[in-house]
Amino acid sequence: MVRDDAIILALRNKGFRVTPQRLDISKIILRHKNHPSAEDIYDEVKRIHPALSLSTVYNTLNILDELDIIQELAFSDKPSRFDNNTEPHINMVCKNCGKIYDIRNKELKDIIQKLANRENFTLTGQRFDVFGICKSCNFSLGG
Amino acid sequence: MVRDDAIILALRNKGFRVTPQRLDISKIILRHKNHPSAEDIYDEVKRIHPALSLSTVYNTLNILDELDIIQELAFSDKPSRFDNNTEPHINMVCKNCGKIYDIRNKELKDIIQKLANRENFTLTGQRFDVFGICKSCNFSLGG
DNA sequence: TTTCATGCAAATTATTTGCAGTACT
DNA sequence: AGTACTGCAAATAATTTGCATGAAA
Repeated sequence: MVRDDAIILALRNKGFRVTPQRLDISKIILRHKNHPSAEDIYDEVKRIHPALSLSTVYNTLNILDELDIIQELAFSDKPSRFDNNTEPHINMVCKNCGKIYDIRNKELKDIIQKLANRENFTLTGQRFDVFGICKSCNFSLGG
Repeated sequence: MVRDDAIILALRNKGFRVTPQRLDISKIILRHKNHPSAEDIYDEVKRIHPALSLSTVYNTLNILDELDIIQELAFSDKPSRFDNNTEPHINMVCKNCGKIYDIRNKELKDIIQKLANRENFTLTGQRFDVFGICKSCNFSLGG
């Protein structure tokens, strides 16, 4: 679990002010398990800050993305989702219910590192998506 | 190299008419090596069809995407790029020059297949991006 | 001849920006 | 006090849509 201190320090460290809105947005995205959209975050933080605007959410998510604290996942057919896992991992994306969940995979990190070395490619990040139908949708759709 | 026949058949097969614009857009994306944007395609096909409209390009690219002949790669910070490689592979995305190139990797396919089986996840597609600085940018930036 | 595709312009969606007021340090 | 942040509304960028005309089956 990410501590509030860590969030505050990370923001301060880069010269960003730690406002209540920013802190709550950060806390919610960093502790979220479901790869929410900006609107999802907005709806949740609005319960704490009723005057919150969507642009503040986007602003904060962009800052966290710049600081490599989260990663924005853009899709061709739906709004971006935000992932608080910046380690190399696999996003399992259900085309039916829209759920996204993470899978850790240790082989992956090695494959990527070797590849980068071989290609003289300086790694800065990665994104691995697997699309399909998740277990629970398979169950309810299949019978 | 994709044959024109194959493109024509794929479109006809799903009830899409094969117009000259559609055929030329398809030929160009399918033979492209550089993961072009919609605008890139537009500029190229416009040399053949000066009256071509951008919406026809988008329309055609969307059809090809639906037919799983190409894949749209959406990004958070730039327009979508279109990939004519629908096999599991890795996109090397240079953050400096914007170039995207493919890497085939046989291990990857196995990892994904095992993962899907284990998770009761029905695979329909995948996308693997590696971000960083490519060899030639490293060269010109580095010294 | 009927249906579908094209091209234009307008619409839409997601996201960003400008500005005036407010809050943080 | 001074600068940066917020929230609103308007702007933007990419992509999609509606409709009249023209082309494919």
